[in-house]
Amino acid sequence: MIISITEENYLKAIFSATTHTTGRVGNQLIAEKLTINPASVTEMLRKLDEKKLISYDRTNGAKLTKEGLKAAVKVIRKHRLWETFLVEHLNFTWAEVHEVAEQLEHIQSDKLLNELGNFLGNPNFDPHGDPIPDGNGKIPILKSKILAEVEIGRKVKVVKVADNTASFLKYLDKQGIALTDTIIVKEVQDFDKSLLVELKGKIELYLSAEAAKKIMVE
Amino acid sequence: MIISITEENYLKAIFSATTHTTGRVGNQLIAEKLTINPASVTEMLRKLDEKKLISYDRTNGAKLTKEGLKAAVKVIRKHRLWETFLVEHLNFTWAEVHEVAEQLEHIQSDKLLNELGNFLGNPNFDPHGDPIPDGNGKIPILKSKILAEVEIGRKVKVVKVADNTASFLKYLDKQGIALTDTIIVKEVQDFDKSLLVELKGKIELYLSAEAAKKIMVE
DNA sequence: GAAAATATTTAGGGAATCCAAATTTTATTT
DNA sequence: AAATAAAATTTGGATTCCCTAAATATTTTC
Repeated sequence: MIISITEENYLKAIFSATTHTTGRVGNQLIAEKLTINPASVTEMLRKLDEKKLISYDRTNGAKLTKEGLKAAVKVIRKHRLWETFLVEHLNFTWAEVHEVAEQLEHIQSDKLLNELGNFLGNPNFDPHGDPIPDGNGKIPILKSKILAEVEIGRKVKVVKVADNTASFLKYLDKQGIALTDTIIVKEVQDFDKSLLVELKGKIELYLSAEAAKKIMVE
Repeated sequence: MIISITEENYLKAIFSATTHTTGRVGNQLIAEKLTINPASVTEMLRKLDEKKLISYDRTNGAKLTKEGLKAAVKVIRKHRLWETFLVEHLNFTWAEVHEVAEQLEHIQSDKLLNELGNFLGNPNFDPHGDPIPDGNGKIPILKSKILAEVEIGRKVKVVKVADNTASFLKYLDKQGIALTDTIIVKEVQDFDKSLLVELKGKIELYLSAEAAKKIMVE
């Protein structure tokens, strides 16, 4: 079956909207994720339903079918493999990869996908710590929690960022925080919940509560 | 300026049509290259003219402007770099790369283009022996002639194929002919102009006149 | 230079997406 | 349950390409 780029983007949006909140998504949320007008969503959802990529029900919203899930996961695999490629081999920073990967994820070639995976050693996580589905659609699980919930004195490792926007990632770069770095929470400020942390066993720095919610550790 | 994928394909078609025959191309030929209806071409040529990517004149046809040429050459650079990448790093054969490169050539990212070039060592020729324009749009020149015109007894080297279709390339694979192989023409059959050649100093084989016109040597 | 052949343009449509505004449906409050 | 708020849908356009068929131009041939 042919799935257009636009359709792939809808599937991705539905996937990411339903991945945490088990259940269904409404038009509104999909429109937001794709930054398009809710009016445009109805037509497409109906079409995806006809193609059996989602099941759609006006009252409860949309949900991926088995086949739709498979297609969505494949696009995500492509996206994350390309991000890995860009960072590991083409000197991109983690703040630069998203835009380009959004384009590369739509290239259609099973051989390309396969070979790219092999070339990279079929990694399990991308440069942001997001899990990369394998060729069968199985998604590695990373048990992690947000830095904001770590007890004082506990030594943890940064394994993922929960916000892939360039502005947040550049902020982390500026603070010198990267995946695999170790962090120990030294203090929590009562009034604003900001943290004083020790980074990589040497530097001490303050992180806002917002930042601490977007840094995932293990 | 934003140039759509369709527009890029038109520019490429015009480039390849005018590259040998200095001058202008008509709608007919462009339509053929893009396998679309000639009637569809008019509108687009007018649009490209408005965007100053071509100069268009109903009687004489289309010709790339300086800016249009630059855009076309950039797409070709991307196409050929990707082909090189696929063959050198992802185990693609020269018969398999074209289709995928047709997609990859439209990815928009100057950094990607640059870094890909560096990653590959900024090669001058792609897996088919076609010249890869450099970052400034300069196209390496390869002096070569068709095998059919080589004198008997002369030792030459295969440097390019003049037909990138999978069927021809697979035929060459079957015959064991690849770029950089040495060839000596032993005999020319009078009645059909087919050649008896010595390949890589060992094998002797017959090549049809058609094949000999599509193998470029130096 | 007129007829024939070839190339281009026009006219009328269609498919895929998108939007804004109006309307309808559903959910929430009182 | 009626009123209000929120969400989804419909309507009427727009855009970008592409198509077919018919009308025009242009070029070639006799």
